[in-house]
Amino acid sequence: PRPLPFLDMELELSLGDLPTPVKANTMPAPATCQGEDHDDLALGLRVTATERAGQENQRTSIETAEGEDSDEACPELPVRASPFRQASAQTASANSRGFDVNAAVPVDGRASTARSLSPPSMHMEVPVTQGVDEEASEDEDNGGARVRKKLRLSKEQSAFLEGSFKEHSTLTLEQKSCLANRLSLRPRQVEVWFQNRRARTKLKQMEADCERLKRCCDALARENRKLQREVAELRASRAPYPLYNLNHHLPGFGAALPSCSSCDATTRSTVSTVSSPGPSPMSTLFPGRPHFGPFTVTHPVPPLRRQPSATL
DNA sequence: TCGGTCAACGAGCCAT
DNA sequence: ATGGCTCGTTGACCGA
Repeated sequence: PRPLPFLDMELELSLGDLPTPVKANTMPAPATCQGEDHDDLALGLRVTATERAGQENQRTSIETAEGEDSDEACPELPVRASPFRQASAQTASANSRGFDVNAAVPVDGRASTARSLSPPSMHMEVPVTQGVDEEASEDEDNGGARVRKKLRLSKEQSAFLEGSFKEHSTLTLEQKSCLANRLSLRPRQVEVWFQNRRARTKLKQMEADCERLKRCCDALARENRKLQREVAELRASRAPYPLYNLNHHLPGFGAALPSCSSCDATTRSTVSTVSSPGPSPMSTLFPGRPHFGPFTVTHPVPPLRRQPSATL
């Protein structure tokens, strides 16, 4: 698997010490992912004061239903000592449907996070334990009634996922776990994000294709109108060699096609056929009909004239 | 209030 | 059987 583009992201990742008095990660963030050495990279996901407002009402939920996002899921990643670490199962009370999907759960169990210690003008810590979820137990508690709470990923989380998506639009289990650990999301949330992201990409591509086809169609329509005009002009000018409906002159076909009042038996007889060396597209398309291959006009066709009595 | 966005979900399909 | 995917949809949230 390819390495995740962690270091390429222009995120507010803290390298070493954070400028704020309180750091989300009191330990360095997961040092490695898939063998990469990011020892002093601390994933300090932060939001500004304005962003904080939206995050403020994000309350915690707990992840227990999915055991996959334990730290063991990404063995290369050291256990994180983050205030946003997911709460234990006994504190679980919320999940993505019915309870707060978004809230962070500090390790110490308090509802608010360390961000409150920072001045408003400074970057605030993001409660990144948004993924914590406990679907099964809560469903039982709710009697099955599910009230979904909207999760909004932070800009940093989204940017991180975007960067990863650019590297690979699908995830391996390992990558999923690593991302989930990095962003303090549930692997399921990472998975869903990638699914939705692929859908958005596809939709955009379809829109682009549709637009291109529309332009192509418009161009063809213009070309068609132009050719129609040319045909009309040629007919009007009574050119010495007018355009004929050659369908009439195809043996085996003419009889089945609408008659052309412009042609009569004489003009039709001016068209002869040459033998075809093998099966042609025509005979393939119309196997039941006789087909004589390419035809040629053996002598000049008389000028177009009306013959009301001409029928096939 | 309404429409857009997007996380989340369920159904169905497919590969292993 | 299982897991991951796509597709269509739902519902919370947000800005006009």
